[in-house]
Amino acid sequence: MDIFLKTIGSINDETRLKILNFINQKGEVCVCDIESAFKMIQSRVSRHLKILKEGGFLKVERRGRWAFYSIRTPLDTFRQSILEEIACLGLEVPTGEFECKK
Amino acid sequence: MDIFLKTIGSINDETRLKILNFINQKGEVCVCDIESAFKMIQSRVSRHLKILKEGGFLKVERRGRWAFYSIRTPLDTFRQSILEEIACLGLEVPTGEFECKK
DNA sequence: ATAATATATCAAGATATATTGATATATTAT
DNA sequence: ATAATATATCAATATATCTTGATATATTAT
Repeated sequence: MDIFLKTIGSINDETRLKILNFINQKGEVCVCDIESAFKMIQSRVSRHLKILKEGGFLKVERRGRWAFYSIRTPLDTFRQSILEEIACLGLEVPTGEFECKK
Repeated sequence: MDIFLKTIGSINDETRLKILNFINQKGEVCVCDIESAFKMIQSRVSRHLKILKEGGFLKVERRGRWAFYSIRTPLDTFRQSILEEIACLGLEVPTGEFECKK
């Protein structure tokens, strides 16, 4: 039950829905991409990514200075169905070049 | 997005998970069944049922003095997958006779 | 009509969660 | 080693949610 509530709690937030959907659409993004895409301060982005990771949706891979976040694979069918549902919500997916130097 | 968050928010609570699973297993229960099964005061039960109903999981049918709650049918695949996931959590499902007079 | 039972809603306080700015750590380039 | 960049964590405040007791409404039995 605790794991279930952690999973559900991680997506019970508008900001995290946008971030999760962004990563799901883009494939792989670093924290600074999200910072500039959504114009959020770093500590806020970092905090939400941590919660989504603990919710079982994300994996992180560090390369050089950057931490690249992407959808965890393999993903169980329950979380997959959640991602699909989120993908249908019509959330904004910022595009274009971002400001970070990678 | 608002509907999605309402759905998610409705199951982001331990008490509601237990109640929802109870209804899912029992088929149809009245408010007083839940009161006695979980030893909760009526206002608390009523409030949680309202939230679960607004989350799209429940329907209610009034017959005489009682309001009978059951899983909404037909239920979309997303909410179905959530119910299945909850059913696998091993939550307590109180059994036996309850105190109300129906 | 009155009493008893079932359910819903409101308001207040308690608890949990989100946001922010400041600070800490870690890696890379020079 | 130093500077620059990326990320994580902490503490304080703001905001949202849960619980409870009191009250309101609705139905049934007498």
